[in-house]
Amino acid sequence: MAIEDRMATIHEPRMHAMCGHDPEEAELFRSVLSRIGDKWSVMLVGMLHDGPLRFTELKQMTSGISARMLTHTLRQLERDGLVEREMFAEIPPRVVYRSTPLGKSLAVPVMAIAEWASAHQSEITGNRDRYDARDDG
Amino acid sequence: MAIEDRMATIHEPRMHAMCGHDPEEAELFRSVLSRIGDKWSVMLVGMLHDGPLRFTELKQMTSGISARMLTHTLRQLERDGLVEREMFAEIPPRVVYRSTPLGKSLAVPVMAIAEWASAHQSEITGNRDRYDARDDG
DNA sequence: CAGGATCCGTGGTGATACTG
DNA sequence: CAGTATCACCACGGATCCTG
Repeated sequence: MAIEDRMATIHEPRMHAMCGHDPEEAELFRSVLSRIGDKWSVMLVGMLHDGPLRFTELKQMTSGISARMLTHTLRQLERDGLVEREMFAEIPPRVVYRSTPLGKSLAVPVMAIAEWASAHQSEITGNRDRYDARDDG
Repeated sequence: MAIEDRMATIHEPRMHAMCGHDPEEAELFRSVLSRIGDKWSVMLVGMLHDGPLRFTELKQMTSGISARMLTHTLRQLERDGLVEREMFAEIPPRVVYRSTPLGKSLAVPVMAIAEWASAHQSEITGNRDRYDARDDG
């Protein structure tokens, strides 16, 4: 049995989610995909995976992010329950963010994507270069 | 050993990709994430998983998509080598799209995300409702 | 039939300045 | 320190009309 056929058989029930057959589940699925597809969420969840970090630490580690987007992205992650925010009533203020069990569990399938990307890196870049070099279309 | 610790240990090398330590790999990773995070790509790859389909068939199955976005998304998928396009010189024209082995292989980790979303559906929606109902912040 | 061209609204993202 | 407020930009996505 070919690998593609096994994949289709094993995961057939889940394929419907990808195709949007169940409207509710499809909407949740899409909301999750768009979250991990945004510019900073995965990077932040990854950074918080090993332990809590302060706002400024996250900002320094995440090269290129603005304070505005860091705040905004952390709020979204907090809303989904992927990240917890703890604020200390001190002067100067101190806020630490930590990954929740849900956030850590998300890291598993996300890293499956990372491994897929790594495994097919040259194939993908090759495809893109070939496509961009085409003169037809 | 706790599940979180095992996850961190097993996948630790890949965590760096999520955090963007290797610039090249991080860029590829981000491009893959943003592709599967866009509105239609995953749905189209899912639909083509079981066999080739024509442009109009895809448009009818993908409720709500515009011809413009269908064309555009298929071009992107074709560029990455996730989808193949075959045009027949007939009148009226006929174009079929089919998933490539690369596209079918991507379905595996993507469905891991789908299963994660399904498994944590109530937890996520609960978190969101609770967050939205908060009066602080 | 399978698109291309064009216009346009919205939302994501960054830059800058300001604040408790 | 950890944000908020404001402005500006542009890519994403939809609507409409046109074509080989």
